[in-house]
Amino acid sequence: MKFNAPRGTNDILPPDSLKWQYIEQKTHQLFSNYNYQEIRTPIFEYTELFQRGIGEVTDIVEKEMYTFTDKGDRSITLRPEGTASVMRSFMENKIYGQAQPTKFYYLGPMFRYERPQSGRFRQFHQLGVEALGSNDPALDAEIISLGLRLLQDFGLNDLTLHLNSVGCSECRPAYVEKLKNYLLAHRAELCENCQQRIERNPLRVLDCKNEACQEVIAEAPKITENLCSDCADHFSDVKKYLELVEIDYFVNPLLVRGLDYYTNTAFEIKDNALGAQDTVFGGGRYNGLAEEIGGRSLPGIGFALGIERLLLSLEAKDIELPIPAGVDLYITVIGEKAKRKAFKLLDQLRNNGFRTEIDYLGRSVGSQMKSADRMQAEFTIILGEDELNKDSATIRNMKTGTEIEIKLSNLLTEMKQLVDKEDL
RNA sequence: GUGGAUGUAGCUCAGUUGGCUAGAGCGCGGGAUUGUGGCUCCCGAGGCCGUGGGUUCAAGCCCCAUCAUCCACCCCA
Repeated sequence: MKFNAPRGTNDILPPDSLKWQYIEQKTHQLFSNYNYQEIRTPIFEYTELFQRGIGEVTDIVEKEMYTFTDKGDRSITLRPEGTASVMRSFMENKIYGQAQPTKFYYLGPMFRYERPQSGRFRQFHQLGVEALGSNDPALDAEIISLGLRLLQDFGLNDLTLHLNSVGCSECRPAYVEKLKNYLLAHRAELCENCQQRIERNPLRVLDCKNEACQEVIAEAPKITENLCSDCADHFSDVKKYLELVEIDYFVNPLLVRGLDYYTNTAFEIKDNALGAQDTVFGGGRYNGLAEEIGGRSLPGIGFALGIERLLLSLEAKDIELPIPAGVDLYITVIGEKAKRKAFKLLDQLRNNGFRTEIDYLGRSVGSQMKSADRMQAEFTIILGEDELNKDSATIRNMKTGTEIEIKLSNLLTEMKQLVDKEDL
């Protein structure tokens, strides 16, 4: 084998591609109900957008970006996430001039240079939503509910929603300081990694998996108890709205999101059947992002859902998506003369909405029937010398094995009656 | 970037202490059924044993390197 797909990339082949189509189609449908509209931004942007938008000290920017210089000597980066681009587009196209809030969704590939493992790839796919221009806690609840509803539509309903508030520029710095002091006091008890994190990013210590660290963390000051009154009110309103629509949540004060721009609400949906990469989707509010990349202040909230992880989650629970299998009709041909007739018939049947297939390898009748069987054809239309002489075709019901002979002139109308087609 | 495991037919995998033309099941093609799928039986096609070097009379097997895949760490979708 001469070539491989680049590391961390995957070909999406049938029948998997049908699952993807199903997911995409459901997404368009549901998001439309919530009145979110699709936005399609470029797959690459100027590197600086992500540096500013995601944050210089995040792992994504520090070591995971696919960055290159183009022929015009510009630094370009394949998008590692969707939010920064959406915000850029919102500002660039002056969408703030329209009635707010603006509710966008997107769907497509993202790129991060990482070692692949279960549920993690270099090219992966996210679908996400962004609601810009409102700080209403009801909108936070809508976003969360939308994500959960989508998962429910795919048959996933026993996942855990982790919810937290990470405060704002008013209250978070004071909390971080408080946390840092606490951690410094317990420095010796922490793992090596966390000792370094105290200075660099103390919030990170909170989700360390090390047992010793967990013990220290259990007694650490909690962000939820250190919110300013605005943030505390916002958080409690989000919870009330979630309760109104009967969404169960688990307040997890240790939930900190990896990207710098988050404020207030933070959430993740985890599936513990997935192994290490168990976050199916995550998101939160990012009231600080707009100023970071473009100027005017603008509240926003959104989530991103990993499609590969969604598929893993479905697989872990043995959920089969209702993807159409096989064909309606298979035309079995005997002889060259019949083949010509059959080819014309094939065209007519397809034009009339029947999924129809024919043999292109000149195989025996037995093999053609076998193919029909493999393709789960409902009926096989058999055309041979006998039928041609009578201007008719033999129709075989592949489930029952019964056969009838009908005139070619009546074939289309007869087949319409025979085939149970919902979309015809 | 670090660590561990694994690379043999399209797929899942056997292959003994190194020893003849490298095997099975499934799948694929043909036939038994001169024009009929599923069950059964027979036959067949299909392998640079991941790649490159080394040891040896002899390497799928041992050694080194390399690439890839999987899993985990870091972090995240």
